[in-house]
Amino acid sequence: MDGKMKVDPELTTESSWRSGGGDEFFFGNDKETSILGEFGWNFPAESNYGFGDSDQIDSNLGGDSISNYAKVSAPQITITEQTAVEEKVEASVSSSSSEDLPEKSTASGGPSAKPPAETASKARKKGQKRIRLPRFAFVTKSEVDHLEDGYRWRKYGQKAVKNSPFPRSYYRCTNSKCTVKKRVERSSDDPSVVITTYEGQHCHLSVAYPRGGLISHDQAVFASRLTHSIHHPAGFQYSQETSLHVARSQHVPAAAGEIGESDEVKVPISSRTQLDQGLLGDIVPSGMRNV
DNA sequence: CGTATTTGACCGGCGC
DNA sequence: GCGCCGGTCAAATACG
Repeated sequence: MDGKMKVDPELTTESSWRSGGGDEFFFGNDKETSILGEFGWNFPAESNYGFGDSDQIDSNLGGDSISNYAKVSAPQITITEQTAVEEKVEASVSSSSSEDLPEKSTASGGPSAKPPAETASKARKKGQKRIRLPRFAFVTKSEVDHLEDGYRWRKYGQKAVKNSPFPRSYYRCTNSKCTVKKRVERSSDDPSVVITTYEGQHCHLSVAYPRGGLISHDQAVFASRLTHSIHHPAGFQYSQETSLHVARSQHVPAAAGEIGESDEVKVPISSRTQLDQGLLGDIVPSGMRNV
């Protein structure tokens, strides 16, 4: 669709970011970075991360492995986490039926046969409000909208975003049992910046591209690491030179009773320097290194 | 032919 | 109470 925006050589994701409507702030000390840990996000000390530091990432893809992965024009990724008060996710599966309950689909009354539509769709809202799962937003400088992350996604919707010329796409993990969803949109401020928001946690190992071999071994390993050792909500990929900061609009303890809507953590990967400084090292679980 | 994407309508929450 | 807007559904369509 709108895949060809001009790539701005230098964007300040940090300053342009605006979502969840919060003020954000970046920080790099242990305390703050630990936030990521709270949600299972951790990053290896090596900038090469799962791919680069891997044994033979390029052995089969050549130096292009990364570019194939995602044409990240610049090493900059931001992770935004948005937690919400899950009102009794008495089953992020059943309650959030809208996520992927096959049965409801038929009853929810399609646009064509719009019956009372009071069935499934209604039941959902009736019982409990929309359930918000933890969300993580990656702000990535990329030419492509859809970044490979080791999982298979099926697009289920697209909407025009207010105040933005770029549409937002909605994807759902193709795994029938997985309720993870993600939104992909471009920053209205910086067309070259792609904002990918993951919601939920994969209940399966990534990789598994059914039709086989679309992702490299390293990607698989990487994704596996994430899913495995840290229970992160979704996979994602890095460019070879990445580092990160951690920021969040208002990571207030639940006690504040205010985090309800959006408590988010942003982790802009801006320069390798920070990596070298050990910023990441602090939040990298040992398990990360050996999967 | 099976699967993925497109696209307009529908639904619900929220602000005014 | 109303309108706006984000999010989702599902039929139609495209694609391999």
